Amino acid sequence: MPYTHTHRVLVALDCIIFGFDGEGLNLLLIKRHFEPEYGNWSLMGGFLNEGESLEEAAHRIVYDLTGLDNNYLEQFQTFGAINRDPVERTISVAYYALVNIEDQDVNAIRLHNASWISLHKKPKLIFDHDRMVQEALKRLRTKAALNPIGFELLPGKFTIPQLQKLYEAIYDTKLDRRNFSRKVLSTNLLVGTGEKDMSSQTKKGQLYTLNAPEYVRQQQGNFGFLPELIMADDRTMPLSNT
Amino acid sequence: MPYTHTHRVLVALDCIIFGFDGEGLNLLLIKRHFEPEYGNWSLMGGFLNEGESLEEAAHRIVYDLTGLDNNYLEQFQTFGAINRDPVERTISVAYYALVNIEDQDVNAIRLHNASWISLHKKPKLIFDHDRMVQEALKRLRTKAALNPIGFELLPGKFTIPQLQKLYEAIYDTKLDRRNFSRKVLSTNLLVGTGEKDMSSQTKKGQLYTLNAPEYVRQQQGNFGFLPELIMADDRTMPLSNT
DNA sequence: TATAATTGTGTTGAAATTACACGATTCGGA
DNA sequence: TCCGAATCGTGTAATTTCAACACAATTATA
Repeated sequence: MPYTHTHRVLVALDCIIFGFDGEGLNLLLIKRHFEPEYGNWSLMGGFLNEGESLEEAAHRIVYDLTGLDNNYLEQFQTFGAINRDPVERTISVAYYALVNIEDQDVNAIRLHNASWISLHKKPKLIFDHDRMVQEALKRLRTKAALNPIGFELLPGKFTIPQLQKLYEAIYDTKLDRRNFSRKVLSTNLLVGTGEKDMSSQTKKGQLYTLNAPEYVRQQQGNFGFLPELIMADDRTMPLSNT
Repeated sequence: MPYTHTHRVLVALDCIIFGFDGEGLNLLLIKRHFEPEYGNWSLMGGFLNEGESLEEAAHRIVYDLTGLDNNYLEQFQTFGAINRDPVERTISVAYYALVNIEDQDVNAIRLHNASWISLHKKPKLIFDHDRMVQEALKRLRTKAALNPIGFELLPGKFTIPQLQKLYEAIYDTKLDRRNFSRKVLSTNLLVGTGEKDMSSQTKKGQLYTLNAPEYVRQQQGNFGFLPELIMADDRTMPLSNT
């Protein structure tokens, strides 16, 4: 026997998908070829189905778009303003995902009319999606300062300068090369492969991989190879609008 | 014209209400005198109504129980496992609230069959409420380490030792009295009133109030008058079960 | 008036952070 | 083939922060 309360609403899921192209943070956005808001930009989203948990639905949505099913995915906020969706009362549970751009399924992305767009050049998005991006970035910044999740955005093998560029992109700041390197190595999270980065134009840096057991261990705990200021909540967002 | 998608579900809100009694953290829990789970302990909750945002609904629920409407309230996670509510598919948006125990409406609490229960003596709760409490505490710990929200649990005037006891309760740890005092005062958040704490049995400490403008400013920013270890995510929870 | 408990402030050594310096590697053009 | 520009890797010293501890002052109680 169901509850007598009658107000049942649609539950949507929207995913902020972050990627890193070696220079800056990118978002995977959709140019909608369906209603409502045909032709406008939005996040990838969908509705919760029967017999599906929120986690499962979010995974499904990211998988549909990227072909990836083993990436970092974290629920961060639920948006429930009354008229956030003008079509019908809908609450949206928002997740952010960190994906390695190299692993994506290019066909799936083309099929959905999606593109990677630099965070700095983000167009205006539909509904409250701009706000969602802003909140996702805030959460990513806090999370990445406390946990070593940045690696989720990089290929399996990477150099320390690449890692530094990533953190500089996340926090929109500059870090000292030498101090960063020392801090990262002191965490024991990296294992040198001996190989060199052949894609580099000048001096080829050493490629590292994650020390997997240590990585799993530190996922739960503390982190912080960033300077103090990084944690501040009120720094400027590198968003073109909102 | 509504969406053609048909799966509409009940949206519940559950509130983890924290209070501080001078010694430890307490939860405001309900001994249910209604179905389902008659006679068992649960969090205060309710359903989302038509024409009501999530924020508004959470405020309503806290207000109904405590008579307070100006307390700290933060959404922290949405729970959506398929069978989390055996009666009917329901997703629950969870909020945690920080209230000053002294300001509560005792009649409202009695009416709802609610009591303050020490976190250390928490009984088994219904559904996934134990997990909600655990996650709320985790979030409170992270949040309180980065932002000066602890004051929300104290009366308008308080002594530094009282504040210290509060932080020791939140993190289930001991802090050095002298270092704590110095750190707190260095934040510029406190203003001495000159008055003494007349409730103390021994030496009467000075009463402080919040430096309101500075408080608002730092709400957004960084904080941290706690030692490093505090930030760790994997410390033991002072919960009797789960 | 002495004692116990607690509050307020100071000091010091250790550790972490920051700001730089320098040599090594690689590519490309003279 | 050699030189310069760019980048990578490691080192060091000054500064700042943190943690541990000492001691004097206040108040209730015996």
